[in-house]
Formats: sequence, C-alpha cells, structure tokens
Amino acid sequence: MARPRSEEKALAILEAASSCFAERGISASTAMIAKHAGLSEGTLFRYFPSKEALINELYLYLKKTLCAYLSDGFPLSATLEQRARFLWFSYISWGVKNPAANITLSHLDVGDFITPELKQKAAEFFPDMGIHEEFVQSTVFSGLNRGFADSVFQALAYSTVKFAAKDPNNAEAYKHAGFTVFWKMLE
Amino acid sequence: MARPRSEEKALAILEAASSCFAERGISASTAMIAKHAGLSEGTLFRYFPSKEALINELYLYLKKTLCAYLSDGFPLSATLEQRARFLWFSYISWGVKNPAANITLSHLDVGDFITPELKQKAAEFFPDMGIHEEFVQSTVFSGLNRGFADSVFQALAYSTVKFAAKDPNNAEAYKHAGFTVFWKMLE
Amino acid sequence: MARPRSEEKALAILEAASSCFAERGISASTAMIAKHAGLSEGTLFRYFPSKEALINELYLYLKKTLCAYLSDGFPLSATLEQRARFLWFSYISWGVKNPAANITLSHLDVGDFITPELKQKAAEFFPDMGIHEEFVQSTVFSGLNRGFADSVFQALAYSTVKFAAKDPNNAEAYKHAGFTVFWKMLE
Amino acid sequence: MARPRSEEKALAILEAASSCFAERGISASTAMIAKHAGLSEGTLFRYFPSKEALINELYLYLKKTLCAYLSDGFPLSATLEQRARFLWFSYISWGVKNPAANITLSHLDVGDFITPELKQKAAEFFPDMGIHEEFVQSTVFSGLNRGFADSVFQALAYSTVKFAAKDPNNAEAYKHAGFTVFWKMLE
DNA sequence: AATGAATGAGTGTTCATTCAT
DNA sequence: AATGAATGAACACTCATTCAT
Repeated sequence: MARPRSEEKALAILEAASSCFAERGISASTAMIAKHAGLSEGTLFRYFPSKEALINELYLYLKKTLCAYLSDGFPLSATLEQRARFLWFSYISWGVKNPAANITLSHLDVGDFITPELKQKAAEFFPDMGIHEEFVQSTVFSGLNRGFADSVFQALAYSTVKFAAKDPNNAEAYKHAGFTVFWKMLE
Repeated sequence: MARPRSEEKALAILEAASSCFAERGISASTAMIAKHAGLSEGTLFRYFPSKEALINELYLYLKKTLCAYLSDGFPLSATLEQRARFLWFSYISWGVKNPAANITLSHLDVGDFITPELKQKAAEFFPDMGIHEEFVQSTVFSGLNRGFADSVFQALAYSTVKFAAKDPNNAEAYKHAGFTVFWKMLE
Repeated sequence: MARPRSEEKALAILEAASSCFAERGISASTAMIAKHAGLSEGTLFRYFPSKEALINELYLYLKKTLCAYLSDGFPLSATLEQRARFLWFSYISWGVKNPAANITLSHLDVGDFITPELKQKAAEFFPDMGIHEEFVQSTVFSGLNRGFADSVFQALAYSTVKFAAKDPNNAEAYKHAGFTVFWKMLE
Repeated sequence: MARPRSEEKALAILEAASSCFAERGISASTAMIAKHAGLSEGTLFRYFPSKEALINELYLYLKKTLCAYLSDGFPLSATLEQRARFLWFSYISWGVKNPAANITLSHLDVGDFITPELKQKAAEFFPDMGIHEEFVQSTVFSGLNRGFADSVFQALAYSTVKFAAKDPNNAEAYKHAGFTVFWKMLE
C-alpha cells in the first residue's frame, strides 16, 4: 500500500472528510467522502488504508493547520496578556472561518476515535507560546495534568465558536466573554 | 392477565444504552444494547419504538437522575458561594460515580441527536437553585444567550469529571480547580 | 388448540382481517388485525392457529357471505336472462357495499394463498342457479373447465366493482357495461 | 477503468425478481431475488436503489418485452378482426411462454405497487394498433373510462393464459374461447 | 495508478408465534 | 380463557473494503 504521489488528492480527501464529518458525524461514509473529493470510492483506500487511518490523519492534519494559523504573526515576546489575547482571538477566528474543521475537531476530541498517544502527538505540534507554562503555574491549574487545562481551553473555544457562528450579530460579545473566562483561568 | 411490562427491563435497557454509548459512541448498535441488557433484539423495540426514541428517553432519564442527585440535600437558602459549591461538587461527584452516564451525556449534549426542544424540557427538570440567574447576570455572561453559559459550565464539568476519573489520586485537586474556574465565572 | 366458544370474537377477527387486508394487502400484521378486532395479539391465535389458517377461513367466510347475499331472493325459475341479471347486479351490489371484502377476495383469488382444493370447496357453496350449466354449454365456453368461466366472471366483476366504486357517478354505466359483457359470454 | 456494470446482471435481477414474485408474490425477499440471480444481496442494491425501484423497473421491463413481442409482425393495415386476432393470440402466446412474467404482471397490475403515472407510461410503449379506439368506442365501453376496458381485457387475458398453461392439451380451446369473448366486446 | 463493481457482515426494525401470568 | 411480553428469524438496506479491469 505504497502511498501514491499525488499529495493534492490526499489533501482533497482530508478536506472532504472534514466537511462530511462536520455535516454527518463520523459515520459519514467513505463513499460520500470520496465523491466530495472528486475521486472514486476505491481511490480513497489507496491514500488511506482504512477509515480509521483516515480519521487519525485527519486529526493530525486539522491540528497542524490550526497550529500553523495560530503561529502566524504570534507575538512571541509580548506580554502574557497580549499573547493570550492573540492566541484566543486567532483560535476563535480560525474556528469561525473553518466551521467544518471546528465541528469535526470537536467530534474527534470528544469521541474515542483518537488514541491518547495521537492526541499527545498532535499537542506537540503547537509551538511554544509561553502560555502553557503560565497555565500550569497559574493559581488554578498548578500541579495538574497539562491536558486538563488544554481540555478546558478547547471546550471553551468550541463553545465560543459554536455560539459565535450561530449568532453572528453577537459574535464579538461571545468572543470577549470567552476571553474573559480564559484570562481568569490564567490569573 | 399477561406478564406486566417490567419497569426493570426498561431501566436495564437505558443503563445498557448508557454504557454502550459511553464505550462506542452513539453508533453503538441496538443489538449490542439489547445484549448488554440481557434481552433479545426484538424486546428492545417493545420498550422503545426506535433507536431515536431510546436516545431521547435516555437523555431525559440521565438528566432526571442527575437532577435528583443534585437536589438531594441542596442548601436552598445558603449563600451563593455555598450553593455554587454544593452544586459543583455534587455534579462532579455524580459524574465520577457514573462515568458512563457522564460520557454519554457529553455525547448527547454535543451532538445533534437531541432537539433543542428536548434539551429545553430537560433543563426544566432542574430545580431553581438561584444560580442560573447569577450566572446569566454575571459580569462575564450578562446579555448573552443563556445556553452559552450552560455550555461552558457543562464543558468544564465534563472535563473535570474525565480527569478526576482518570487520575483518582488527584481527583480532589481537579474538582477544586474546576470549582475555582466556575466561581470566577460567577463573579 | 380447541376452538373457544365465542363465535362473536371469531367473527370480529374475520371482519378485522378483511378490512386490514383490503387496506394493507395480505401482509397486514396479525397484531394489527387483533387490534382492529378489539382483542389482544395472542387471542387471535386461540381462534386461528396461524395466519395461514386465518386466511383460509377468511376466504371461506367471505365466499359464504357473498353466496348468502346472492341467494337471497334469487328467482330460481325465471328466464335465463332474468337470473343472470339478478346474479350480476347482486354480485356487484355486494361488492360495492362491502368494498373491503371485495378487495380482499380479489387479493386472495389472484395470489397463491389459497389452495385449489379450498377454492373448489368455496365454489361449492354457491347454490345451483342454473347458470353454470348455461355457461358451460354456451357457445363460448362449451367443453372447457368450469373454473375458466368462473375466473373470467370474477375478474369482470372485480373490475366492475373497482371502477364503480372509484367513479360513483358512473357506477350504473359500469354495471351495465359489465352485464353486457357477461351476457355476451352466455349467448 | 474498473469492471463495467453489466447489463447482463441487471437483466438477471429482473428475471429473478419476475420468477420470485410469480412464485411468492410481491413479498418475495430481495435476498431471495439476489440468490436466484446468482449475486450477493448488496449487489442487487447497486443495480436498483430500492425494492420499490426494482418493482417499478420490472414493470416497465415486462411491459416493454411484451410490447416488443406484440409488435413483431403486427399487420398494421389488416382488417380490425385480423388485427385483434393477431393481438390476442400474440398476447396469450407470450403469456404461455413466459408464465412467471404473466403472473408477476398480473400481481403488479392488480396491486397498488405501481403508480398510475407509471402505468400510463408503460401503456404508451404499446404501438398504436388501432384497436384501443375501437375498444373504447365499442357499443359496450363507449363513454367509460378507458382503463375499464383495459382492465377487463387484461383480466380476460390473464385468465386465459392461466388456464392454457395449466391444461396445455386444451390450450387452443381456451385461447379461442378467450378471443371470442374479446371479439364480442369489440362489436 | 485509478476505477467502481462486488461483497457480506452489519444496521435498525418488524412480526408470527409462544407462553408465563 | 385471555392477555400481552418476549422472542429471534427475517426484512430492506448500508458500508468499509477488495480486486478485476
């Protein structure tokens, strides 16, 4: 099952999977995904040996994409609040711009599709923004498993994106409320 | 008269569904659920006319159970902090004692399986604890859709339960961290 | 499986079966039939040992009922045309008054649910109206299996009832057209 | 390119459906049909998206086949009697040669499986043989719904085929008797 | 390398029939 | 005698995966 060369097709499948999973849940069929990608049913399996493998790769792909977005322009040497603010609003902005990706990621993060190992691996993509350390040393989370803060942060972000997307007129209010909560957690 | 329909079996199905959904997601099969409940496949459908109906009833059942747990001993006339504290620790305690129920509820609350109407109905089971109002009028959430605060609260609670259950030695620490965040949101 | 005494309930089941089969085809469920008869699912099987037996008894019941209707007032010693006319218009009248029975009988007569032996037995219920002989000796059907004439007659009658019921304004025209064809067959 | 979808298999399914429906009625299972066609259950649904669609296509297929048979050698400019005679004997001959098709068509024509629209569409396959007009304007049927004449004709033909097939020694006699009735209806 | 036809286990659901009550 | 809960085989249909082309 040597991976064929067309990176473009692999990407098309990942994007199609993201949008199908967002629309129909993880039970969206491989046939539907292949069709959305403009490929035939069998071809999908030349790029991903199984649906499970596709799901895993999709998880990594989405996290990488998100991570690249967050890194772009990140003010590494700014104050903590400035960095946190940048992180938060970038995160939400990505979610609002990529609703399918956001929904799919929330499905994948909540379900049992992704092994803890893979989640750990994905977490490592995130550049050192000097925030995690603050998080872990904050009054609230000090001494606890780093994943806990992540988990709370993500859940907060998913909810914020969901409500901002559903009620665009108040999007800014949701974003700021979310940030307020986030910032309180760091204090 | 024929054998009466047994409430016990309906409960067995609901419990089996909760544990199967927790383990396999909502796509766990009705056959698997029936087997876990110790019944034949057909019997499940005498108690619940469809999988969808089972899911809806399970949602109400779990919310009711949770609600009863929270109401038990609730200090109606205590200070806000005392009430919030009771609510939080009861919530987490229930989740830790009923991990399958907690996971299943998180699946149901995040997915599209339950209609907003049913969610609303379930929300009405909860006794008036004088907390919602504070929540909604708090500095953070004032003016926003009430569902947003709920959603954030629940996400926080689910994460807390998850980590407390996974790492029982530090359970207390997670619970207190979670409460701290919760309380900050109310201020 | 001794037949219980309540003849009334057996009749209720037969009538319910007739109306359910008319509405839903022979695949109407025994549960539905029992419900229409005002009985519980299991009770049906105390009166008829199986669905197949019910179908067979229903066939005989409907044919008997029809036959009694045709016999009522039959002018045994009138001319052939008068007898034929009476037979025809009675037949159609019964069908129009008992649409469910008519539809159910047409289902049973056309399918393979009823054995030829039973059909033969049912045919013998019909009183000697001195018409069959004419039929068999008519120019058209002389020398052929008596069932052939029956079959054609019934098909003609079913069609006539169907169209008369569907288009009541022209019911009389259909009846007379049907009779004309019938009469031509006897000449 | 992958294996092309084989017209042969679609035909095998249609033929299998025809024979299963003839034997067991329209409730014959898709599994049985697939097995008779020498295919797996799933394959049937690649050729026909649902049982209902299969039934509809089968109806059209059988009507088309019958129509092609009737058209072959039809003496378009002969006298009415000659045309009627050709039509009748061809019809019966086709039915006798294709007993399953004849039985299946009779089930489909009498039941509620085929929409009036589809029946209308199938009727249009039949070439203009200049007989319908005579039929509809005949003394007997003039002024009545065209479907009535059709219905009577078909019922007559189905009965004739049934008896001719069951009693081959007298097949000719049944055919001629049937034609006599048909012809009387046209006069 | 790409295709899509073929597969068969699996899905939610129905139903004739049995049997404990 | 009557009930209706319980059953499990059967149903129409889906789908991840394989493989001939």
